[in-house]
Amino acid sequence: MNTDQEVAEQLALFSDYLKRNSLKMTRQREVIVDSFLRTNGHLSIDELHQLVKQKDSTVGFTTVFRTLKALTDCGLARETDLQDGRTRFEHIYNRPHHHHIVCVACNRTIEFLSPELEQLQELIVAKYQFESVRHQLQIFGVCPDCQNQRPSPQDVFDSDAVFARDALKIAMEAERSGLNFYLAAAEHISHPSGKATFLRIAEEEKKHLHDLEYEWIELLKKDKNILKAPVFLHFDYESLKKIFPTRDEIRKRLEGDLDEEQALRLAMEMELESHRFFRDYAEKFNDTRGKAIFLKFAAEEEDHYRTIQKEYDRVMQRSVH
Amino acid sequence: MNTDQEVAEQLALFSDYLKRNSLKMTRQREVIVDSFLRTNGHLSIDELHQLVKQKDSTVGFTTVFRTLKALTDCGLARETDLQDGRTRFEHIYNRPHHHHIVCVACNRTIEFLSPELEQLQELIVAKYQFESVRHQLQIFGVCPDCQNQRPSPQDVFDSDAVFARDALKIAMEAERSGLNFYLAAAEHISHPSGKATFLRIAEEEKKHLHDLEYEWIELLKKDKNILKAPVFLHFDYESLKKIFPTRDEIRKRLEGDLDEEQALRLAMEMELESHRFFRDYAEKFNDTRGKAIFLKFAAEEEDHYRTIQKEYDRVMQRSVH
DNA sequence: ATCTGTGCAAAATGTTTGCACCACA
DNA sequence: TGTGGTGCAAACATTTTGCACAGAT
Repeated sequence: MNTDQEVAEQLALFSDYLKRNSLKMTRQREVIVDSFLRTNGHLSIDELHQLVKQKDSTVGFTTVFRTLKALTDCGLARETDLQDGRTRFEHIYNRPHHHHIVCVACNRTIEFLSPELEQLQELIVAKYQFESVRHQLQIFGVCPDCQNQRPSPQDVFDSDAVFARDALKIAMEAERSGLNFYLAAAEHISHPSGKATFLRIAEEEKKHLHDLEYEWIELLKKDKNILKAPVFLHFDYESLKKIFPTRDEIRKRLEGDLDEEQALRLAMEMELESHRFFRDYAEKFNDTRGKAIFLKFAAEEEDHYRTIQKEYDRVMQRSVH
Repeated sequence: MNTDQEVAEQLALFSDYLKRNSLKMTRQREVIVDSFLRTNGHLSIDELHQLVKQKDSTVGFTTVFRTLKALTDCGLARETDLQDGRTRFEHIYNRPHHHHIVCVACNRTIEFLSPELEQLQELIVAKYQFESVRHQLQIFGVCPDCQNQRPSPQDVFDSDAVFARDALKIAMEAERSGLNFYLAAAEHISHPSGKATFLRIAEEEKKHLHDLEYEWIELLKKDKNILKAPVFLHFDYESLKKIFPTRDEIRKRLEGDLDEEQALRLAMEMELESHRFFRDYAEKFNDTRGKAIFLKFAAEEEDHYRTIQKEYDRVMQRSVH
């Protein structure tokens, strides 16, 4: 659900759009846009009209139709095809691109995003030298509830909030992997100054993890049900293992009791790779809370990189003298 | 394009369907079905009606509509949504499942299949425990010709024939990799009996390759334009490298001048993996010429396996005595 | 002879437009 | 005060159905 603030923001954008095209803000448009922005899901013209009529019974179908076209035109809505014979509209402002899984029995709809799938799809289009404009994937099936003949209430979730939830989860997992690395590395290094450096960075990682956990709590406070929402962002957690060495790998790589210099170099490499990964990952998303989380995380990793680099330079200086 | 034989086959299926449901074959249905089966592409009701009227001007729109429903019902056609405001129908009998890339400028449509993408999609559905019924991916973009402002004639290809073309290409490539292996392996083995065995299998691979090349020529004879059709089946040629060792790998693995026993074991392993790969690969496809090609290829690999196994057993017997 | 098929016309559905009056800037 | 907005009704586009007559088995 959009917060009041988000509604206001989008309403302002709509006003701008009207002004730019010398159109007018009217009582009807206001109530229509407000109703649209405050309702999640995939509304048809008629459904939105019904909603609007509850607030102002004089508003006509045509006006709702024309307002939805305007909203689509100014980038606040998107037409979507769920194969039920009518055009449906969904929010797109600061909401992640996604696809749909639709239950053919109860019409429950699940939204999801899979960067892997997007990438594969982009590769295919590139092979044909098409300039991709848009694409949509719809999967029709029977949901678990309908398979078991026990229909359950169909919650509708805000995909941006769910995206943020999934992004936080991923960032926390990455943070934990990093923390794990520094603690293990500190243990395996006998050189006292090196050990201290790694423990200090581990402390920082811990702080970042706490920050993320705070955000997590805040997210849950805003919407207690968000944990019930199905996964939105399909992330390959295995890819974290490629960036952050596992405990076993750390043990192996530090077996020879690396000196401080080597350990720092390893850490730098890791932070840089992690920074790049999450920055590139974020690149692909619309402006969403999820994207912001990844970018912030990437920035922190870059920060770590600099910290370690400074330490590395210091160590190198020392060894020269 | 369907051949006369394929049209007859599908017409027979339609007749069966009619009988099963105590419906009648009529002059109109015959001409409608015939027109549909002999036209490629994505026809709307109206387009097919126009086509039919050329042969029999008395046939009405409603009959075309109802006949298309019947064709869909008996599995010879599929409704498809290309977002142009009308339902379009395409052939599905013995045609591979596929998705569409549509040019928003000239409406040119490219059909493609990517097993990787299908697999990814299946994984996602499985996570939500949905029972998948069907899915469709549409990519809208601007085709290369429209990007360059020079619209060119839009050939419509038979996706089954193009699938067969791509399948043959893949099978030939795999065959070449196998041949390559046996020749290289024979070179690296000094034991005369082992060398002979490998050369003999290489000869067999060559023969299979010739068979495939013959099929290739036949395919081209049937439709000389087929090479102009865009890629339909997106195959990851890299995966062949995982099955068949590259020249470098062969060199490395045979560096120590393997004895006959070890080389035979390596070959058996390879043939078995290749057999499994292509059998599983074929599993995923509808009954199409492409599927048949992969299955035949897989069967040949299994044959090789047995041949080599026999040789292996012989060698082992010999060494026991 | 019977029962389904056909074509027409009409209905249904969902979207879009023309137009006379209304009201925002 | 005038330009754009609104609601109604009507037009449109496409799909679907009712029905009386035609035709297949």
